[in-house]
Amino acid sequence: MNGRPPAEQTLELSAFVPFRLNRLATGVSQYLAAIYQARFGLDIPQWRVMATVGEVACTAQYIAASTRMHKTRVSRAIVELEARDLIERASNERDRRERQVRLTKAGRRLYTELVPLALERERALLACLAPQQLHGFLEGLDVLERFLGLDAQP
Amino acid sequence: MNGRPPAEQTLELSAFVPFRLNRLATGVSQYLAAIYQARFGLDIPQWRVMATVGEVACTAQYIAASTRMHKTRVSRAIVELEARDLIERASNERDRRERQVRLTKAGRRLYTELVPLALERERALLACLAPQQLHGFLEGLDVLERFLGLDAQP
DNA sequence: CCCTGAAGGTTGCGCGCGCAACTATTTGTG
DNA sequence: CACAAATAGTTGCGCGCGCAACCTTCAGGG
Repeated sequence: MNGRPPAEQTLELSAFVPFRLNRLATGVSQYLAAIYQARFGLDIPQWRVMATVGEVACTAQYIAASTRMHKTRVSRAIVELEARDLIERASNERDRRERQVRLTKAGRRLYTELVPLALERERALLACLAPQQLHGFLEGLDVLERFLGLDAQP
Repeated sequence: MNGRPPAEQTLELSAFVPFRLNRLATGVSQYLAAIYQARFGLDIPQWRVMATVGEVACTAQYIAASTRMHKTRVSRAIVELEARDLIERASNERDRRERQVRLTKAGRRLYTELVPLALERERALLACLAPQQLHGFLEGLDVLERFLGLDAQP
């Protein structure tokens, strides 16, 4: 034993992976915002609902599980999109609690215009990675998602 | 040319990297929350301020730039931490607009207790990746951060 | 020197979010 | 069949966030 105080561990935030992931996610969101926000007047919840419903008509419940958004956030996004006539809801006579959400004609038009832009924007972002780097990054992403149970399908 | 309608591109959200990053960042935050939130009563802004000030005494401006948080978010976190006697502020006589923020004795104790737990939690998370996978993932993270200009130092 | 503009920080305000509570409907069970 | 529990979805509420405006102090020209 000696008189020195115990060496104190320090945490450099800019090297702390959880912080870096938060910062990256925010940065990427801003990188994309110009497309769905400025150009189409959608916020993130609305855009996620559009993207989900564009694949297949489904219930609000399914959207919430699939996007991992809180059901109230989904509910409000749906109300707003319906007011803009981008989506519509059909009652299910078999279970009158739920309603099928699907794109309207105008919603389909917006979706068809928006999706290629979003995919192109994603491509432009990932183009900063060499093919080998991209592969490694996505592999890590896969494993982390599985570890945290984020990949579980609804 | 033929009579078929143009094949419509669809966007599966669960394969869209920007969405996956947001979801992962949220998941990791929750994974860490138990430590700084439940156990030490800190929210994310407070925890980031503590982590920054624990490395070196600095101004609110520096904290904001370093953590990429809005200055009002930093300001409010500082007020709360000061009320809990975890940090203190010393006026700078050379420039009386700014104040140096540093840990109090109690703040230093909390920091010394918290940091090893946070680092251990990070280690536990990243342990789901094989060494080669971890390396690849971090390399991709580096490149993306540089591409988006998130690495710029204040 | 003043006076204009900039910089460090704080505060008023509106908005979006999640929690909890609620309605309406369906399912399960004795 | 009735009643309890579960499920789909909506809404009231409080809180945290960012924007813009503000206060204070400093720097730099005329």
